[in-house]
Amino acid sequence: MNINKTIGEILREKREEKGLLLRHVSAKLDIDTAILSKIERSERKATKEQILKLAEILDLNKDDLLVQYLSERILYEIKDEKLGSKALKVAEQRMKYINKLNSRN
Amino acid sequence: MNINKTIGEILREKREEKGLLLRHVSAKLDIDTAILSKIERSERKATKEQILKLAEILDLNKDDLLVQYLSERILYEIKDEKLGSKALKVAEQRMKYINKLNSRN
DNA sequence: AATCTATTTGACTAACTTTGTCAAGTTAAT
DNA sequence: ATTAACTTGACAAAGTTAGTCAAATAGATT
Repeated sequence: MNINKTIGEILREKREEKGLLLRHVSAKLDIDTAILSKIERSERKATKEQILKLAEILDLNKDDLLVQYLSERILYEIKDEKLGSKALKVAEQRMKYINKLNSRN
Repeated sequence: MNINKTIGEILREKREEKGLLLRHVSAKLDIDTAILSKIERSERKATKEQILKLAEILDLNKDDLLVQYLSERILYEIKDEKLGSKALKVAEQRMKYINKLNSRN
């Protein structure tokens, strides 16, 4: 999986590869086709539950898709921030620190 | 600034160092003391605007405090995710990719 | 060119989350 | 035991996100 593709691009490509219509997939997700269309064009965010279902429906690796989804949410959080990439690095360092603490107890 | 402190810890320490009361600072922020108390104990998140005001009130470096704040929001986004640190790394890679694209145009 | 099917768009509503107030409860110093 | 500072929890208001629906567009097919 190419991590530089948006989750929408990944979903649309795989859906088309499988010859499925928006209507087929959105029915399984139990949402209107409009939303799925928007998710595929990155106009809306999916929920975590939808991502997990989509991995099943489209035979995509759940963990990979989830990582892609989470990374996109992270990027969304800092998209308009000039200090975004600094914040990302600090978040990683803090994450390590927290994990170290937790592994001690 | 120690990046492994929570934003709440940083704010409380500096406020106490300056001998200010919750009531003094919360008045300047135009919120109830209850909220500031919760922010300092990490029971609530501050807004970006509050963080910027707090930097002024407490003489903290705005960019440093903002990075700390943003990193905490990022961590919040993945706090319950076992794939969180993988997602963080992928977010950084994607960030680089996006910046590369943008610098070309 | 008319029709049919898939997708997109935009206005609107519903559900949820976040941000806040307020009043009562603790804590600790005097 | 009072007083001042802070904390707690129930609740309301504001804002955001997730959804529906109907109409519009795009592209094949007859």
